[in-house]
Amino acid sequence: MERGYSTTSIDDVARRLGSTKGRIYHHYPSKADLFAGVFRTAMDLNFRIVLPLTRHGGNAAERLIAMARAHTRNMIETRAYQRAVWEGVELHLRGATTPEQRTTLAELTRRRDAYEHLFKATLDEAGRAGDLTFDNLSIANQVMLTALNSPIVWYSPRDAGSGETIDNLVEQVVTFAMRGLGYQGDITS
Amino acid sequence: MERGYSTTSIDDVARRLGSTKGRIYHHYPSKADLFAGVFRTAMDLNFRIVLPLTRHGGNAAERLIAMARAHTRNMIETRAYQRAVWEGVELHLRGATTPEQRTTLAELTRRRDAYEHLFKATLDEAGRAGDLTFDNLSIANQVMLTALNSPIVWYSPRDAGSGETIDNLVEQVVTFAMRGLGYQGDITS
DNA sequence: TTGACAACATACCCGGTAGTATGTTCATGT
DNA sequence: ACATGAACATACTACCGGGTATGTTGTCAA
Repeated sequence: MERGYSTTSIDDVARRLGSTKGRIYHHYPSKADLFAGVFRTAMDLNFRIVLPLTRHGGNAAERLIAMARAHTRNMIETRAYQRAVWEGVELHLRGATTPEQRTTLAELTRRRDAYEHLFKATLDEAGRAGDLTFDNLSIANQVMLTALNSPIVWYSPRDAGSGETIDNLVEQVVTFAMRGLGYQGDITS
Repeated sequence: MERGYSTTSIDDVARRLGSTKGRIYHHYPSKADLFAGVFRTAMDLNFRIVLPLTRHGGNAAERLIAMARAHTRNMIETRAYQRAVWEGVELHLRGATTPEQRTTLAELTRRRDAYEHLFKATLDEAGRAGDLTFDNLSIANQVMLTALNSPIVWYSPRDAGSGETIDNLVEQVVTFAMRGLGYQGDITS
């Protein structure tokens, strides 16, 4: 989270743990595998929180709002993991050293794609129901997710001190995204 | 753009140029300075395109639309530079090696902040005029810019083949952002 | 003609880092 | 009591990559 994948050495991680390199390599065969563990944990968190919400009945748009809210809150609260994911996806798709690591990363990327598809499907349903207005589904999904993810980049815990609660932040981001998709209804929870 | 700052070696850059390391170090004192050159070029492009639009008279909201459109198009067309900026800002704020390089990076970061302020000021003006509806100015600006920047991440030239022109993409992104800010008027150029 | 300098190319150095090989300790089963 | 293996710590290796030192070539002014 703090220094990025490639600029953080295993010794750095060990030092932070008050531990040693030997210990880390006892549990993880390589640096890339350690990263994969972080990635996997992040995706597990995401699925665990959002997947149940896709099963709820009723209005697709309202389901999407609930998903967006949960997702955004999750991005803030598990920000350390999510930043690692973001950087890692781009960095590793090219720079992955061994072919074996490539396949691991490919699997994780598929997992992230599946996660994004949860939103895409709901978005599509809400669009067909006439509750949203957008042109291209894929593009709308990308822009929406980027907006919802944005706290990963700019959120800082010190913001909490300036009168803004996390609830407040989440509502602002979700409101922006839903209005951006042409939603006309009420958004406040 | 392709492999990120820290994973790309000077030899890689030289190879791509059909050149050698010696040539690069003849023109740039360090890798960080080479990066700073890319950053500076990107920011120059941004200012050159958006700054004139801030001087136009009339409605602040319409000015913001013009700025957003120009900005988004610029992000797509100069994507190679902008990706480097994005990664570099985060990576260097922490990992900058020498204090000298830190000051260089600090100056460039201030330049980016000044660029973002162009949007923030116009956003504020449009909000006070009652044409936009948002809660916190800083947050609204961040989310809006993240959305406008999003093509940096997901745009790929092959998308152009699938019937989507760049004009089309820009309009979708700008429409999303302006509606997200509560703009009710017409957006189409 | 020559001296100087820009504009490189080549060869080299050296610090940092992923990964490994080899101890060492402790718990547990027999 | 003893063997065994997990769970580490320590010491070491190999390599990569930023940076430097040193050649080489062409140009241009005096």
